[in-house]
Amino acid sequence: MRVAALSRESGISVATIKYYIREGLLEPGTPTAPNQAEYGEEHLHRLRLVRALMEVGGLGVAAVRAVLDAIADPDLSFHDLLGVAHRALAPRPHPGPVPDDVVRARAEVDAFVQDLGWRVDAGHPARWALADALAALWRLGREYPAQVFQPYAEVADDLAAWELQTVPTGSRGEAVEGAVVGTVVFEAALVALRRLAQAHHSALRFADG
Amino acid sequence: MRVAALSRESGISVATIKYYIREGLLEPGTPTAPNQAEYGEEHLHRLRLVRALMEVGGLGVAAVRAVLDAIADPDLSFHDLLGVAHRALAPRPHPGPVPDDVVRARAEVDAFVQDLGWRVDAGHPARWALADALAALWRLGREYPAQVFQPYAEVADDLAAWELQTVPTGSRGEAVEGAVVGTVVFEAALVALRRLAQAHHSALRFADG
DNA sequence: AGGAATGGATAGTGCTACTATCCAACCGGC
DNA sequence: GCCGGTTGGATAGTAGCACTATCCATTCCT
Repeated sequence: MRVAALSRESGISVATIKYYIREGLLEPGTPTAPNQAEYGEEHLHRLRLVRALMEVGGLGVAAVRAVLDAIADPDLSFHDLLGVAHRALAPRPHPGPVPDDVVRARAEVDAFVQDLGWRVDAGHPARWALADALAALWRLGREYPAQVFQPYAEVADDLAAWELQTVPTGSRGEAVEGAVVGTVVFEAALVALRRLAQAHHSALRFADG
Repeated sequence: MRVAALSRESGISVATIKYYIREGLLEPGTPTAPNQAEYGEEHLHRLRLVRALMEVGGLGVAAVRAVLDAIADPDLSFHDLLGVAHRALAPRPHPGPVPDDVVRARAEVDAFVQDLGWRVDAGHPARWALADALAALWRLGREYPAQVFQPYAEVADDLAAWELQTVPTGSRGEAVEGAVVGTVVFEAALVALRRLAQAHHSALRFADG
């Protein structure tokens, strides 16, 4: 398979494929001549993985590269890999000092996570994301404690327990890709389902009829 | 309060405040002279709402404007407003025809939603988001039926039922803003909590110790 | 033989969220 | 009432990102 075929199969333009190769998201094909190279199924699969991470997961090129590098690194444990995926999904923090209320929110979130009995790295980006959400609520005049998140924490706990049971199957490569894909695309699915469920319950309560 | 004070209180540069006014995200201050205007608490609050939608919810300027317009529109029902928020949160679809597998995924998702007994608009953007997630799984060689989402649908249903019970309190303006804020920031919180719970359960299973 | 395709390099595009500059009116301390 | 700093309003410029277009010397394929 050469670029034209790869492009046709994947639905991605040749120019973009070249760009991904330049950016290190896709291996160059195996060269057969100074200006010819051959691509295989693995290139097609990789391309689909890249697009899934970008389109479904909303990752940027740099974040995709970080995830792919982590998948390729045989020294990383499953747990480490999940951390990389979580870091890639988190928006990059703004520069400058952390505002005061966010500092307080982080402390509250840390205490909340500890109360839940969860064992999570101190610097995990999702802690900060949760603190940002809490601080946003405060700024809008909703003076909630971190315990507002309790119901969400419970379902998240159930979900994650179930997910972690079912993930690791097959070879390392497969399991590791499965973990990333699971994290990213089932997150998108969960969010979509919450919105659908909200629409449903809102229709039950408020729509005419 | 004049711009400098508004800027200080909100932490947003004067230039950006002007930009938001130009873009219709913020009302101009009440003019006291040809080139002087006065801002109040409501401007500060609005600014914080805008930032929350952008930073926590990841909305762009156009999406924020759509949400704010919907909040301001007294003719929109609570249900309609939720729809606007959901549409604002959805990424805008790429141009061009819908790929074949996505068409099939949408059909599967529609059937799945119907089986759940959920009453949701046929064109709800979250249906498409869920179909995109399903199609992404297929493309990566995971030939799941839409029923893989069942566990997620159940927790989403529980969560949404509880959320819709607790949302509408206070005046229309408050309730309506609360609905939007709830949708957007608790979504971010849910996602963060799922990641934390995953990290926790992954640590339990795979980390040393 | 010769038109199309290729890899590799480099430059340009479109979009978004700002950011900078300018200007003529103002404000407020002296 | 003077003058440095601020304001609203207009216009133009910037940075980052994900591509996209062009060029060129080979190579493919019929």
